[in-house]
Amino acid sequence: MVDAGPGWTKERVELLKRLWSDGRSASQIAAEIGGVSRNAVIGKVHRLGLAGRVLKANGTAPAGGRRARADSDAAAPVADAPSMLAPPPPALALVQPASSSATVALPESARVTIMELREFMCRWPMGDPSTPDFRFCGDRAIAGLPYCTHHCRIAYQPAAERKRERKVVGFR
DNA sequence: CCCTGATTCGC
DNA sequence: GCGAATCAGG
Repeated sequence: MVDAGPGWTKERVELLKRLWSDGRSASQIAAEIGGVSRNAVIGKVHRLGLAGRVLKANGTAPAGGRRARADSDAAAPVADAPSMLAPPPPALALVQPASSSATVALPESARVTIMELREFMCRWPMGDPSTPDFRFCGDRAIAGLPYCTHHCRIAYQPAAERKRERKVVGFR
């Protein structure tokens, strides 16, 4: 694996198809295939006609891309799509029983206070919100999502997997 | 800040 | 056909 074979061989194309239909992001696929950029993956996906995974029912994204210098572009008004794909509410149980663990020196890691929290930081709550030692994860959040990869896995478990076995979700 | 896919166009 | 550049958006 990890061959640097240039060009889209059948193997690479099939791998691309499999990963794409599997829901992997373009950058992940690019990293996995190796030797190609994220844009290369996206471009290939489009040429293969696999695009439109999350395409709105109507006109594609009016995203300009690299528009012509001064090309007469007829910007067609696009009706905004209804809010679909609502992520399952993580049901944040902020009230965590203090239990007996009064210790918890809060090592550090990358925890931040609400003041230090930025848009790209993981907002996973840690600790008791009613105490001063309450922090957020603060790790780099996935684009467009409120949590880092680790906590996204916990918060957005696939329905099947969640049904099969509920993992113990504890704030630490 | 980081990421996502979509699009265009020079090669 | 390929993919960097660029875009719009989360």
